[in-house]
Amino acid sequence: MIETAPASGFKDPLASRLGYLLRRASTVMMAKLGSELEGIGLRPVEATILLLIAANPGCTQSDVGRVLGIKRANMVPLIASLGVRALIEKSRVDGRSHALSLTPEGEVLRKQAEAIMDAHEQRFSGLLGPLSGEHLNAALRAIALIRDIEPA
Amino acid sequence: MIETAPASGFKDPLASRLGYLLRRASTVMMAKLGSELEGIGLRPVEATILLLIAANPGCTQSDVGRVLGIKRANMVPLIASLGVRALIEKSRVDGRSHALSLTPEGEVLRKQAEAIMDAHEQRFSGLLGPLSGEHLNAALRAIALIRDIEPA
DNA sequence: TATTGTTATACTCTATAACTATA
DNA sequence: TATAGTTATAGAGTATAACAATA
Repeated sequence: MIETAPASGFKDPLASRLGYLLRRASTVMMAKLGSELEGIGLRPVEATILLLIAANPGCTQSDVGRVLGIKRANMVPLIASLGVRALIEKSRVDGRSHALSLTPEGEVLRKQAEAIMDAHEQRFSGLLGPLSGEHLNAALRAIALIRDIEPA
Repeated sequence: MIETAPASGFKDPLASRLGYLLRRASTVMMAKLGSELEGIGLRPVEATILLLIAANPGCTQSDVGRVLGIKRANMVPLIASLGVRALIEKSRVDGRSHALSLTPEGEVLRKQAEAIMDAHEQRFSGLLGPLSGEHLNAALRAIALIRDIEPA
């Protein structure tokens, strides 16, 4: 992502900013997870969808989108692709909505994805030492759950 | 970003994952910063470039790109736009590179951007309480600085 | 040979608007 | 009137390849 190291002595006034560090750290972890999931032919978003459907069998694609922060319109090609690959099944429950569930093949891939994601988490958590774990999770959750914060 | 709250009782097996929380938290902070910087006509990436040039007068656009993780090719329209708005100046030092610096107008806007970013940081740090500050920064920096981590 | 700046281009992610069919 | 799914489309952000000028 970065072509070469910056010239030494270069000042980075962003290096101490929470928002900037969150963005950079998230990019590093996502890029690494993406390359690890390539081996089983899934992108991170597809793996998270499989995990979510497994945890909530019978949910709709709108449910999934709401939890992951993905718009209904953008869920369509994601669900279609997982369906074409026979990893998920849709069954009509309503004239307008489908109940989603994993196929046996989807369950196999979900297990593999979960193992890769567990190892991925553990590797990064290990690098953080005592700072990781519930303290860090709680701090990030506090930010991630913010819907609105009063203006400056 | 999220249309409505997810159905209560919905399980989110991602909610405890560090990588997922980093991504969501970063999105929330970036979206908020973006809306706050709109008032002075800057995007977050443009504000960070102004801060970086101010801290390193005479640097090149390739230097800026290396520090921020932006490819040379993608720096071109960013620098061009800041130049057209007379916020930065280029002076040839080399047949092939330009030394960048802020114009007086650019310095005015940089000060405004920095004030907005300071308030933004403070507001989010305040929500995190004792978890924020150097401990959290160090943890995130440890992740953000990873270039390569041994494969699983 | 390597680097700076540049153009052109493509791919992903995200966003809105509008439509249908259902409830 | 509101919701689920869909289509089309537009805008960011990011990626590569290739080139000219220069070191």
